[in-house]
Amino acid sequence: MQQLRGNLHLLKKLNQTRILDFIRKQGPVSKADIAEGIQLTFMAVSKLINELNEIGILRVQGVGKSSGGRKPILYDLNPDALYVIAIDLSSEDIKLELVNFHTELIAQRHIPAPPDKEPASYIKIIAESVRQMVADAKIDDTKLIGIGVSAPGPINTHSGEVLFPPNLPKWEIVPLQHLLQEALNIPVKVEKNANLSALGEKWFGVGSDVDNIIYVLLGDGIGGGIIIDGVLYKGNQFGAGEIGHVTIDHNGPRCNCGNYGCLEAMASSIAVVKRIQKELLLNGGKSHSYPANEQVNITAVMKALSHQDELTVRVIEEASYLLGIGLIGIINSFNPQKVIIGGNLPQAYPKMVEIAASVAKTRVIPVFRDKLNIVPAALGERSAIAGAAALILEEIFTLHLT
Amino acid sequence: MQQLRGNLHLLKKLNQTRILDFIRKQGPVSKADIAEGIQLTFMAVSKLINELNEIGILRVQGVGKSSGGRKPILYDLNPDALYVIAIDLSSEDIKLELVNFHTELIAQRHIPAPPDKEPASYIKIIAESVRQMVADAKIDDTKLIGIGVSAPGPINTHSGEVLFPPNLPKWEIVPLQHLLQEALNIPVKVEKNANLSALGEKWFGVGSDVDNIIYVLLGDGIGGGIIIDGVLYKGNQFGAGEIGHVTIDHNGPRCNCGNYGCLEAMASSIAVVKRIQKELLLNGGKSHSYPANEQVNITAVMKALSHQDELTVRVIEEASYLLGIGLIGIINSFNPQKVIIGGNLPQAYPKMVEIAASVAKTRVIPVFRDKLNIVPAALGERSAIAGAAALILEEIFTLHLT
DNA sequence: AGATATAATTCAGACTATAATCTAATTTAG
DNA sequence: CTAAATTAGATTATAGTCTGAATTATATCT
Repeated sequence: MQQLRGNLHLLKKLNQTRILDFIRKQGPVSKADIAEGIQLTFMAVSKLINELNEIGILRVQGVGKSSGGRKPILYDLNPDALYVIAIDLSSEDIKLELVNFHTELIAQRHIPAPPDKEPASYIKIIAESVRQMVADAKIDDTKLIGIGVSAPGPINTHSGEVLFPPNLPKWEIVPLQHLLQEALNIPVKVEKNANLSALGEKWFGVGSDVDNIIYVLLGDGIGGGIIIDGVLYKGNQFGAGEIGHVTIDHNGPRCNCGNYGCLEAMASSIAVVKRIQKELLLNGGKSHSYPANEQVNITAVMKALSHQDELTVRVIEEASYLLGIGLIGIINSFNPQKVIIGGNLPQAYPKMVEIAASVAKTRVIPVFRDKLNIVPAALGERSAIAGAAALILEEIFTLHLT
Repeated sequence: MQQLRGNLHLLKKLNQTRILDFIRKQGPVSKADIAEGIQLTFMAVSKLINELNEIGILRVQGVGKSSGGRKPILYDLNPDALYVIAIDLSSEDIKLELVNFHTELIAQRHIPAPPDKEPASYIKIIAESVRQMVADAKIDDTKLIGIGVSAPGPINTHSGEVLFPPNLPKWEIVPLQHLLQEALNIPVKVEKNANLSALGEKWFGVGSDVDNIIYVLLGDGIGGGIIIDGVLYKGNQFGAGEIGHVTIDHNGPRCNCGNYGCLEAMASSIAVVKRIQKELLLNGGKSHSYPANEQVNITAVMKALSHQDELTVRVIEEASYLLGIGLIGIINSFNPQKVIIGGNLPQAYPKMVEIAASVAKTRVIPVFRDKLNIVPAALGERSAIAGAAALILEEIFTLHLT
């Protein structure tokens, strides 16, 4: 392949991606619509469309209504033109999805994580499952353009290495991209789950109408993904988005990261669990929702929450308040169009987002108040895997000049 | 003029700007150097260079050393090709600079702000001074390509309006860009001072070697400018960078913004002054450095600081600590390559940056620690006006595809 | 002095977007 | 029902940009 230069190839590629992205967003459209929509001459569009149609990337999707002239021929992405595999792996399980060019789900698998949690075992299981899934779906495997992988961070996106993920102690430096690429012979891209959740919501969820997004992933820890001008912002060492580690009380409790009073140490689901444990101890361990002989963990908390256990609700609402406090600084610094909040806790208890939003709304810089938009994630647990698919599809629909 | 489209003009413009930017950064270079440097064919470069040379944008700057072949002809930006005016206006004064294409200072003026502080008076004074300055410098005024203006925020960069700046109560909605453009008939761009300080340090100061920068302006308030991938990030409502309003103590003192425990309420120079006032009262107002009959203001504090007054030093060092705390969250969220700290207080007391840096360094996520880079601003009070010049020069040296 | 290396020029060619003109199909006015 | 107007699309010629090979110019190295 040639190197990326400021040449005619680039120009063509630019216009191609602009056309494809326009079609993706607008559905079946005519050449004239496209020319109008992306400000290119009709002829340039016509030529490119004909080419894309001949290759099979596009297909004719009937004719549209005339508004006083020849009926327009409508073009659409050919769903069978390309396929993408998305993978979401965690310490507990592995999720796989096969997605077509229309971003429709063709097949999916859920597999428990290998008991030994060794990287090699993960790779083996993934490779097998992918091969099976592709075979079962009877896909022409030359049409598989890539695999997007969501993994627990930190990740060096450039080298495709996962670096000492806290939840997978046996993983040290794992060249995940390289290993999967070798095993399956398909291009692989790896990105951390919080970032891909953000990307997923941008492509398929509540972020589709905006370009500057902060995604907050409130799980065991609190992570985040930042999208600026429609593009993931990764930061200097691929570490951007660690919004769990903003200080909201510099005299607060110690956090795993070494700092004191981090948002994560006070409002993550682990912090909530700890808090409940502590209060139970103070109360002498008496509670209907938390039998003395059972462990207090996130599952138990979720269960108690479903019964609206008073203690649980109170602790979570306190966490919601603190989340709101943490968001203030982030909103004032970034001035995003939308803040999207996902993760197990807010999903189980939607009021969490409401509370955080109302706290943030009363305390954020007045000018930002009116247009402040704090919303729950739309895709739930699928955000990350949807983002993994988007990570690959992005290559076709957007051109990054760098 | 034609509309901007993904066409050949765009391609040419792209390569032109890449070439000019390369020359700006690398100094006198040969065509071969450029071709190598920006990954374009020698021929494409040769043609563009010849063109730019003929128009007078470039000039031949002698010949270089041969490394075993024909001596290269070295090209350089022609300093006399273009001129830019930069303006920095505040409630106290107006600074003007005339800068050539080499970003060398040709002329400058300092004028006190008009006593009535009315927008119209500002415009009148500025217009007159600019005309004078240009006339005195004997510049061909067709070569003046634009005026960059640094003003107190908030500013709608798009419309060029300054919106209710706190320090200029008589200014409500002032269409500064429009007014100056009318008065002087030269393209004008307006941007808030913190953002331009960031841009100034990126172009001419300590930020020149990096692309992801947080600039902290610690003055009466605490503002900031964010540069991502070399480009100013403005946020949704042009409000990004209000890093003075991150919460570092959610039970802290009330801030002007309505929130509690903002960094600005605890570490800005106003906060420092207030704190000193308070402590003096508690001590019965006795102090060598703060005579009872004089007002305690920032000037007095600076003076006391120069005598290393104990109370003053202590309060400022506390503020430095809090600044460090505030930076933690920002660094963990953005993972910038460099944090640049400017403003009157850190400039007067460089140890402030050291203290903040060391606090942040011990508390930031361990992975970020090694490459953490917190440095004082290099341009001092000139950051903003330098940025104002860069704001205009940017149009020539970078191409924004949007 | 001759071989080799580097820089720049010349000229022909490939590719992309544009512009003007034409064909086809359909609606709308009368 | 017919003709004019409208819209979509095709054809052809053209201009502009980058590319590539061959050539010229100039230095260094042996």
